[in-house]
Parts: sequence; C-alpha cells; structure tokens
Amino acid sequence: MRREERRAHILACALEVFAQKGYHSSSVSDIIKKAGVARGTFYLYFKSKRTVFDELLDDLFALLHTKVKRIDPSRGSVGVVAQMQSNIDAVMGCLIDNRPMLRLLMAGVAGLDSSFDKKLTEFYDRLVELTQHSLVQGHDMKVIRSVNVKIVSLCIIGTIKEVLYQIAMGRKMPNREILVKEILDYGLRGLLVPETASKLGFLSKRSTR
Amino acid sequence: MRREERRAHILACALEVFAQKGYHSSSVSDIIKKAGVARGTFYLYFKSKRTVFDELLDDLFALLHTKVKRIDPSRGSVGVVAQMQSNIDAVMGCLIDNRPMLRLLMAGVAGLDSSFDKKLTEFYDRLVELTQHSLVQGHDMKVIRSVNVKIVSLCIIGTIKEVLYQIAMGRKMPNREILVKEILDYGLRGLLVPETASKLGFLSKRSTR
Amino acid sequence: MRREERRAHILACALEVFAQKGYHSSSVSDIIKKAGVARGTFYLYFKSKRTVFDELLDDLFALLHTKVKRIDPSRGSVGVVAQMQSNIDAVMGCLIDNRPMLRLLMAGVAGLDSSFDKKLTEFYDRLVELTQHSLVQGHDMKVIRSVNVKIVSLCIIGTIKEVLYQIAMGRKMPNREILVKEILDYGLRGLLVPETASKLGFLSKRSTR
Amino acid sequence: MRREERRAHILACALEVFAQKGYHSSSVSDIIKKAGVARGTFYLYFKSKRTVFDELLDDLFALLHTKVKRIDPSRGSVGVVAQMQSNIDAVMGCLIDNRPMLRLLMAGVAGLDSSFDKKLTEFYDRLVELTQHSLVQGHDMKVIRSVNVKIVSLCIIGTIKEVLYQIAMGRKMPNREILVKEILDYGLRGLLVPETASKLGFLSKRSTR
DNA sequence: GATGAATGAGGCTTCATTCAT
DNA sequence: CATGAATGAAGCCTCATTCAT
Repeated sequence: MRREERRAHILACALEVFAQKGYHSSSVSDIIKKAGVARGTFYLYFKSKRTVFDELLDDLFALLHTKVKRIDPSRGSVGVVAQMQSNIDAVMGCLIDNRPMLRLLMAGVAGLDSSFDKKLTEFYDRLVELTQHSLVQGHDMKVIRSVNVKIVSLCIIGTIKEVLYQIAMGRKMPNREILVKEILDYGLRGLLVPETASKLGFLSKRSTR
Repeated sequence: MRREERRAHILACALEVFAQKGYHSSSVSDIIKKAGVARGTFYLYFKSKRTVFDELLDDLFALLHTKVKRIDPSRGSVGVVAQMQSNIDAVMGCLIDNRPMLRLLMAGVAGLDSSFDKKLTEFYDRLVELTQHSLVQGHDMKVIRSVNVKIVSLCIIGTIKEVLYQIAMGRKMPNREILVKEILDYGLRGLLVPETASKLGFLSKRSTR
Repeated sequence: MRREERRAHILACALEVFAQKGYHSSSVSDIIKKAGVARGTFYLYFKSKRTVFDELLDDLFALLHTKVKRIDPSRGSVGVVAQMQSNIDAVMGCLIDNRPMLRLLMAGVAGLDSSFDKKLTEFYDRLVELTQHSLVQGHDMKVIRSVNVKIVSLCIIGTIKEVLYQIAMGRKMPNREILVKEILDYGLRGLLVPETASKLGFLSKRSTR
Repeated sequence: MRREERRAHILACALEVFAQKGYHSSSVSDIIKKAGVARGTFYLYFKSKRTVFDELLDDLFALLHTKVKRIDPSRGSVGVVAQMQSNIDAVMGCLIDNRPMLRLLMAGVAGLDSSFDKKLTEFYDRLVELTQHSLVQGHDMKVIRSVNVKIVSLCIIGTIKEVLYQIAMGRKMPNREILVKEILDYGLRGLLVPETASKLGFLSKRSTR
C-alpha cells in the first residue's frame, strides 16, 4: 500500500505544479522538488512527464463523468430542470472544491498544442452531446423552445466554463448555490423581462436545427 | 519606413506560427524561417520571443477594443438590443475573419503562465465591465430583468468565447449571422417557452447585485 | 551449495544477456529479469555489472586455456602438425558449441575500453606465445620454414579469430572439420601451387626472427 | 570555408575520443571538451552523437575503398601477386598512418551492438568478396591452388585484421614493409618447407568450393 | 543594419548502485 | 539472505539569446 501512496503523492504534487505553471512551464524538477523525491523515483512511477499529465487529465475526466447524469425525462418538466441544475451543481461543486484540477482543466483548454487536443476535445464533445440530448428532450416535452441545439449547447457549456475560468484565475465569486442558480436562470429565462420580450417580437418559433 | 515594414512582416509571420503550433511549441527558428530573415535580425526588432507574443496579444486586444462600443441608452430598448447585437457581431466577425488572431486568443487562454495571465485578465475584465455596464443600463431602462450582473456578464462572455473556441479548433459552424442571432436570442430569452417559465415560477424579482 | 548454484545461475543468465546485446546495451535489469532474482540479490553475489563481465571473461579464458595444449615435439613432424590441428579443433569446437561464450569473446574485442583491454591482451598474448613456441619448435624440427614468428603467429590467430567472428555474427559456415582442415591447410601450405611458388622465387631462407 | 574547417575539427576530435574510449564510453561532453566548443555547437554540425560516429565510419570505409583495387589478371601471375601485395600494403599503410581511424575500425569490430553491425558487416563483406574474386581469378590462372574460397578469404582478411589489431592496441610491430611481406608470404606459401609439405601429403587437389 | 555561427543553461530520461525492511 | 524502492550522477539533446563579422 505504501507504493500506491507514494505514487498518489507524486501525482498530487504534479497536479499542483501543473495547475500553477501549466504543462509546458512545469519541469520534472519542479515536480520532484515539490514531492521531495529523487529524480529516479519519479520515473519509477511514471513513464514520462507527459504520462503524468495524461493520467491527471484522465482522472479528472473520469471524475467529471461520474458527476454528469443523463437527463431522465420521466419526471416531468420540473424534474428535468432539477436534473439540469443538479448536473451543473455537481460539476461546479467538484471543481470548485478541487482548485488544482480546475486549473488543470482550464490550462488544458489552452490546447492548440495538437497533442492534448484530442482528449480534451473528446471530453467536451461528450459534454456537448449530453447537453444537446437534454435540449431535444426538453423540446419534445414542450419545456424548451425551438433553438439551434448545436449552438445553444455550446452556449450553455460556455457559461459554465467561463465562470469556472474566473474561479480558476483566482477571482472571488459568489458561492456555488448562487452561481448555479444564476447560471441556470440565465440559461432558462434569458435576460429580458417578459413584456419586453414580447414587445421585441421574441416569440416566433424556429426549427430545432 | 522600410524598417516598420520588416517589423510588421516578422510580426505577421510570428502570428501565423503561434496560431498554428501554440506559443510553447513555436520556436524562434520557426518564425525566422517563415519570415525569411536571419536569426539576428529577429532580435534586432524584438527583445525576445515572448515580447513578440505579447505584442501580438496587445494588437489583438487593441483591435477588439475598437470593435466593442459602449452601449448608448438614448436610442431606446430596441436600440440597446441592436447595439448589443452589433457588438457581438463585430467581435465575432473580426475574429472569424482573422483566424490566426482567433487561435492566438484561444491559445492564450491556455497559458496559465501567470505572467501573461495578467494581460489576458485585464482584457477580459474590460470586456466584462462593458457588459456589466450594458446590463445595468438595460435594467435601468426596464429592458433587462434583475440579475447578478457580475455572474451574468461572465455568462454572456462565456457563450461567445465558447462558440469562438469551437471555430478556432476548426469545427464547422453555421455562418456568423446565425451564430450571432442564436447567441443573442439565447442570452435574451433563455431556453424556456414562456408558459413553462411562468409555471416554473421564474418570475420572482431579484436585486441587481 | 545452494549459494554457489544461485551465483552460477545469475552468471549464466548474464552470459546470455551479454552475448545477445553486448556489454553496454545490457542492463542489470536485463540480467535479473532473466535470472528471476531481485536487484539486491544481484549485488549480493557480484560487486558490479562490470565484475560479472570480467568473471565471465575469466571463465572463458580459463576454459580456452584448458583446450590449448603446448606442442610436444617428441612425436615427430606428423605429430606436431596433428597437435596443432588438435589445438585449433579444440578451441573452435568449444566456442562453436558455446555460442554465448563465443559472442562474448568477440564482443570483448570491441571494447577498446582500456580497462578490460588488459585482460584480453593478456589472454591473446598467451595464445600468441604458445603459437610462437610451436613455430620455433617446428622450425627446429625443420618442419616449418623460417618465418617471423611474431608476425606469423598473429596471422595464425587471426585466421581462426576471423572465422569464429563470422560464426559469432550468425553467418552460415561449413562444419567444424572442414573449417579446421581448410584453416590448417591454408596456414601450412599457403595459396600457391608449388610450381608457381618456386617460379616466383618463394624459396629464399630467412631468419626465424 | 571557416564552416567546413570547424566541422572537420570537431569530427577529428570525435575520432580521437572514439578511438581512445570506444563509442559507448565516449560522451558528447568528452568530444566538445577536446574540441573546445560549446555543447550547442556540436549539435549545430551534427544531428547526434551517433551521426558523428557513422560519418567517421563512412569516411573510413570510403578511404579504404579507394585503397583496395580489384585485381587485374591481364598482367600475369607475377602481376597478380604484386597487385595483392599492393592492396594489402595500401590498406595497412593508410591505417597505420592514421592510428585513430585504425582504432575506430577495430573498436567497430566490437559490434554485437546490432546497430553498428550492418555497416561494418557490409564493409567486410565487400572486402571478403573482393578477396574471393581474386582467389578465383588466381585459380583460373593456375597460380592459386584449389581452396574453399569462402573460408580462405576470411583467413586472409583475418591475418591482416589481427596484425592491425595488435597495432591498434599499441603493440610495437616491425615496419610496414616487413609486415606486408611476411603476411603475404604466409598467405601464399604457408608454413611448411616444401619437402615436408609433400611428405605430409599436402598435394591433393580439392574443389574450389 | 543584417547575418548566422556560437553559446550554455536547462530539459528529459536512464541506470548502476545502495539500503531499509 | 532476499527484496525492490529509492537514489542521483550522468547522458543526450533543444533552443532562446548573443555577438563578431
């Protein structure tokens, strides 16, 4: 068991280092210094610097996957909204409680580095797909109006990501409940007061695609 | 004037290189090869690789700042919405037409490099501030309902960023008009059909902060 | 006795590893993996990787020394030649039958590692000395013509070494008897047909040194 | 032109280092220290440590190839022998005058390292092939008796290699002319005095293969 | 100004050896 | 005795930056 502990320790230190300086600016030296182990020890547990990063990302993705549940429509419109809220709440809660992981995820976004992209892209794609599914479900139940699900699902993900990004950057933010409520509220109701909405003619139907 | 041209040429090449491979994976060699100048020449015009990146980012920020106009409330509610749309349209249009700049911006997000975080943070802060201002303005005009402007402005920025991110990653997207209309629509009206909104009790007033 | 067995086992495994990959490319990990012992165990029996190699070389040299007999001149010229043949036969036979040892010997030549040059040099020196002795003996018996024994003994060793080298490299070769006969024949008679030899004036006497 | 000089200088230093310590035990640090250049400079001229070694080997092989001429049979038996002598003389002369190259070649023999093998093997194969060709030629002219050309050509190469090996190891040897004459003499006439040869029945014909 | 050869700090990784259990 | 985790010196290579021409 000692062995797993050691490994976990190095992994945790690597996470902190990566979260602080980003992948490229972090050196193996940084990691082992923080972990208090010798250079060789690091390579005893991990094949390479890159491997560690991948493992952290994998862990993070796995964690998030357990947090996001597919929407079950059988519980009615109130239930659906509650489930959406629950998903957002779970994801944000878990990342806010794990700042290093959050920073890692946001640093990951950095992408453009072609090699990290695939994993990250896959992850977000799945998130987007789940969101799209929820939108279609909601539309079928006549809870959600006709929207371009592709674009709107990105908008939803985007709102969450941006708030998390600010938190990752160290910005002071209201506590989670308020964040979630406000994000959800924004997503569901938008900005307008109803009268204005109708006055502005925002009531035309459009196709789901 | 020859001097300024040369400088601009190197800068443009650097932009392309950074956009293609990201900051860390781009080498000075890549840049001078693309620019067709000698290594020493590069350092004649720029203090360091980092300087070039910073300057590009500055240029980008300056460009975007010219695109985003402060909302003028004197033109009534319809006018305010139109101005918001115009802002979003301008930002997206300019970045979609300048893919390298777009990629640079998105790559920048990645860094977490602490040193250019600051610049990026400042930039987004200004954007957020402008958005907040618009929200307050809209609320005063009773066009916009009471929201937590801090959070909601992030949500608005987030939706735009995410769509742009997908474009930067090379994803096929609908054309700009559709994107802007959908994003704006989402932001203003949200997802719900009005009946559901009222049924779900989404009509309570809350303070602007 | 258990102890000696374990030691011999590790040694044997090391031999195989060295023979397969050469000294430098063989790691202690390779050896212990093949031997199925722990890393620490290896160092319980041997001071270092180098020590093992040295010991193997020593064993090899010792083995070869038992194969090479000093020529006994009392059995007449036919006997002397037969003894030379027997020596060559013994050496080649033993190495051909022990491919790993053969490869080790040939790999050893490679080193130029200054430190085990000495051992190798000593070994060959003894071989050369034995050969020189035989030549002098043969010359005294008027079986062998006057030659520069120093050079010619190297030539003799060289012919054997080269053929063995090819075998070590995995080249297909005729079987041992043919090899030995041909090598011996070459060494004793040379290449020329007798008539040509005389025609070319290859009959002058020269001193033994 | 400066450029080529620098390159040649580093190459020469590398040769000395490799010759002294062998490929594996030589580090890039050793080479640049001897050459008096910075680490980066080394990699400015050569892609890797291995590349330098390969280039040296290639140069050596190219050099030797210019020294070894295919035997021209039109000049009669005396001419053929003279050409053989000339070949041996040229090869030995050039290597004796270039001790580092000689040591490199001999260290190369070390082989068993699988990666160097191919080039070295090819080189020796060509040498052996040339020798075989000469033997067949000589046999056709009835200058050379029937021998197993495959084995005997190895023997010939072996004699030369071994003498060179001793020189590489720093052994004092007679000067080149004596060496060549003795080696050639050994190869052509063998060891026996003619009377003994016939007495021992060394006159039977055998097939060339 | 322009060039490009030279620099050397610093990065990643391997592996022979040690030592606490 | 046996184990295998831990060590850290040492190796190879890259690349941003400098400087003599």
